[in-house]
Amino acid sequence: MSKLVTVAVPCPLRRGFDYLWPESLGRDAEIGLRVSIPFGRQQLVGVVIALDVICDIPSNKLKAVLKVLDEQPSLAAELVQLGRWAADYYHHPVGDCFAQMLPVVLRKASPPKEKPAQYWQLSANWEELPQPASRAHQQISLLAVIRQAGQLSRRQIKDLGYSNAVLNALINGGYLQQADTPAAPSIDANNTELALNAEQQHAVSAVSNSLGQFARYLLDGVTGSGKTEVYLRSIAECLARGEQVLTLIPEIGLTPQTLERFESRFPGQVRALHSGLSDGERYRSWQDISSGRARILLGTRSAVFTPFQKLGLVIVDEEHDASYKQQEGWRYSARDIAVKRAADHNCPVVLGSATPSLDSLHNAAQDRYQLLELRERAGIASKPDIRLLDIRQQNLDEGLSKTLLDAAHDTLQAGNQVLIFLNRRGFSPLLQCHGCGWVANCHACDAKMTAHFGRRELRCHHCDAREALPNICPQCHNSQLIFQGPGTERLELSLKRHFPEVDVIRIDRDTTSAKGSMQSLVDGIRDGRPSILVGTQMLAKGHHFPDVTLVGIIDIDGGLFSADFRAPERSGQLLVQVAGRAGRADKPGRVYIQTHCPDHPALLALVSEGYQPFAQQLLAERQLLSLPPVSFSAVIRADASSLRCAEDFLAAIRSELAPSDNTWSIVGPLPAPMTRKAGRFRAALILQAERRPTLHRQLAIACHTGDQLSKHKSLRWSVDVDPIDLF
DNA sequence: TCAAAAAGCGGT
DNA sequence: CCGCTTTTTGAA
Ligand SMILES: [Zn+2]
Ligand SMILES: [Zn+2]
Repeated sequence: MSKLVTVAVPCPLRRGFDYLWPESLGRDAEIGLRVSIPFGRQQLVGVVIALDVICDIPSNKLKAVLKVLDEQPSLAAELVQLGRWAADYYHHPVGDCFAQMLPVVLRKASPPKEKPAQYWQLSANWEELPQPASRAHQQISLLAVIRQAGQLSRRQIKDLGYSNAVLNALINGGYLQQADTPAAPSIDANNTELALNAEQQHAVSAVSNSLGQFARYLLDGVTGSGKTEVYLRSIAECLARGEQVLTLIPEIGLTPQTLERFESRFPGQVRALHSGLSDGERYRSWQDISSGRARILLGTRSAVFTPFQKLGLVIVDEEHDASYKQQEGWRYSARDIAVKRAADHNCPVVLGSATPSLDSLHNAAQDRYQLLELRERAGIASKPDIRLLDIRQQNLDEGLSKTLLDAAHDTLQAGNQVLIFLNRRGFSPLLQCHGCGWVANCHACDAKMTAHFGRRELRCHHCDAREALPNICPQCHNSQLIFQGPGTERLELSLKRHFPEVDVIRIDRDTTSAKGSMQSLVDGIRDGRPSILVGTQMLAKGHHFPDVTLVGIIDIDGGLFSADFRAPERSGQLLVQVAGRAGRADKPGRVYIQTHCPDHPALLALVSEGYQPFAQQLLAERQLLSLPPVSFSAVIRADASSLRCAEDFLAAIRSELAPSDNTWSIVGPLPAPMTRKAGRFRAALILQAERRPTLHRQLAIACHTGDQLSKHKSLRWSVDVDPIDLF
């Protein structure tokens, strides 16, 4: 009689399915193998997640595995365990989780053909050839990179930001030849090492000394304190033990420069996984890491599921970053899963940030994480001078106060650059008729349309609605339409008027949507000419602008008064990050924050004492109110074509759950603050428990009832464990 | 998620 | 009662 296996089938059902494993497959079943299976009337690819199972389904109803798709299991048993745990923890269908853990090409039955990457190295006679034309900067710089690395694959070269055309030019010019054997990885961590200060040294030795055992570190380092150097040194130590490294980076931070910094330190050993790669390229990186061919993975959220031969160190950079949390479907936190993986592999994990999340600070306070602090800025840089500008009853020029404009003027005169931060793109967030008070609202959302002047459009930032900018009021035909409030586009125009002689460069989603446009804007800024940068949070993340000595923050007040208790934490982090753009070793920076509430205690703490005390104050508040991270929470969201429909569904779930008591609370159904979004009405149930098992048990009941409820036509719902937003 | 089966529905 | 669309159901 053939054996039974449980298969994770890619469908939205919260359970695995049992299949017969016939002798005719010609091999034994193994955990983690991909298999082709009949399911309903279709044929799907699943993953074996349990062997020798006993099930009570009559054997005549069981179907058999059709085909084994792997030679070796695609997912090691350790990862299968992790997937099952995470499906459970986040209350998401197990089959869907396993589909997401695999690279896209492995989700189909296609035979995984492994064609070896082509590596290129300098040709034997490259030195005798004439140099490439001196204006061919890209070619010259690529030559230098390859010379240093020894050999690189097409993929790696592309990752470093060189186009195929540049590589081809070098090949055609005879500078390069194909390398037949992949380079013996050289562990050469000494080439461009920077000197470490005492704090960095301490951090590196703490991490190095715990290699080979599970240990959790929170590396709290202010901007410019040299966190990356700590990572690189720790990585070198880990490689020296013959082990591999998983490094997670927020999507926005995984730039060619970052890759280049790792690649130049560890030539030939780095692979990247990010959204800019094609499915095939991602698969190649995945394979190189899982086979042990490469040792260091630099990746974004989903890279946390990559299999390793011998994982020896996990690093999560900018651990507070929201992009680590998947915001739809399987709402996992890559940061939390990374910690779990480190535990599974018995290796240290380092969470790094200049503005650690309250979760992590709380963990550190509870001695679950060991705190490593980098207080000194590397070099002799002084802390920037941060000042609050009280703009109550001030005359603002398109949102800019006179003090800020004067400071900008002085900064530009001195030959430096100015950064103006406003987390709101477009020209103005509100278009109103002066005659009758009409306001341009979105027809599909409970939101105002944002005016985009350059495109002469009204756009909704919550759905894809857009329409032509009207010339007259559609209600009273008055032509006096007024733009209320500034956006980045308006600031750009206004600053161009004030400073016609300098470049004003705007960086937001509207100016950087084209591929590569971000890079060219950033390069333009880096050449150091006096200029003004205007932008949204895109400016705050990832890129550093060494010549900026004045940062102006236009409107941060919104974050202080949000319905979401996490808003101040996020605003504070953003503010500190933006402020961190100002100044460097030899040029002290200034940060001016325009505000209507200069007496706000949290804002004052942040400005006068810094992020740590600010965060401690927020944490104390959370403690007082028993909010996360002190307690644990989950949100069940529903949206439907009518509010009633969503609310009724949630109410039905609530009626099955335990009533609130002193260890557990349930609130809702509450309509979302912006109830209607993209034509759908949204509501939520908010669950909170003192202990995780309570929350988990209630969620299991909730999911069960949710699945059972004959769901009304258009209703959609989801469960979010450890949410980062209430709605 | 997907596709077959069942249930509605207007038109004769 | 046909032919069409919409809704429900079940999957090992
Ligand atoms: Zn009007
Ligand atoms: Zn809208």
